[in-house]
Amino acid sequence: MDAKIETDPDGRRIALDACASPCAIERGMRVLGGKWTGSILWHLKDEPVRFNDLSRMIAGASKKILSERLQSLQAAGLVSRRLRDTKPPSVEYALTDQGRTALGFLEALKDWSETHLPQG
Amino acid sequence: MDAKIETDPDGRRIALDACASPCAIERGMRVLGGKWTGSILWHLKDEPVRFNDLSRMIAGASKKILSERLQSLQAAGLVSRRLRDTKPPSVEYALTDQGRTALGFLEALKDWSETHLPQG
DNA sequence: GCAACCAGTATACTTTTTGTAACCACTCTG
DNA sequence: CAGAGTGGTTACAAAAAGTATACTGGTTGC
Repeated sequence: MDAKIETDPDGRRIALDACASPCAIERGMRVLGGKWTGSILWHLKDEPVRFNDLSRMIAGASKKILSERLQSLQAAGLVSRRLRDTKPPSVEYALTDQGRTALGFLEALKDWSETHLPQG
Repeated sequence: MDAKIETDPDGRRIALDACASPCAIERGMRVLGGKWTGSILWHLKDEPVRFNDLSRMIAGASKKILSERLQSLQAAGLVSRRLRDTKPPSVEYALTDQGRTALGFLEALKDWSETHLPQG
């Protein structure tokens, strides 16, 4: 993580602790940084939401994307899926406790965007 | 941002405040969420770093990506570029005050990844 | 019967992003 | 002179992400 550049005995510059494999920030980005991923988690923050409702809320994302993202979020343990025995069977997606831990980070991102990015 | 689903007089479900255009979280992700973007900012947090040193630190990213990211980060006002009159002319990249404001968010991401993501 | 809604999946296609490799012009060192 | 360092750019290939459309199979309502 804290890579440093030093000069070796031959005068060549080399990197210590280089980030060859993705470090924490990269790994986090690959879980939370996909297009729409943050929005999905954010829309689940208050209560469980059904698939098509989510699709309506995040109008810019297609069902395919939504489906893909929800699957990888489930795989990461951030979101849970529950089939409900309603008249037309419905599916509810909700944040797990794990998923809830990411909200702080999302809030930080949201605040930052709103204060430091144009066109809020 | 806080989209809600309601049922209209005809029994159809509609979304209020839908996220058609990218909301704050999406917009933030598009600035900070690119592959390697977070790592670049993170490696600049302590002191200015030269282009090739950065390339050595973030061994997984090619010069092309580095160059692209640094340009868009400059365009966003998060990073500054300074040509130094050294024996072999060198270029230093540094965080601007603007860029420094993103560090809190990156730290949140880093902490989250380290505690909630396997293979730290 | 016809249509709409549910939660997706399938297919096909286009666009964007990412990565690889070589190269530029220049300076310094051995 | 050859090789390595400086900070990139260019051309190209590969992979990921996205879009659009249609379809399943069951239920409900007109």
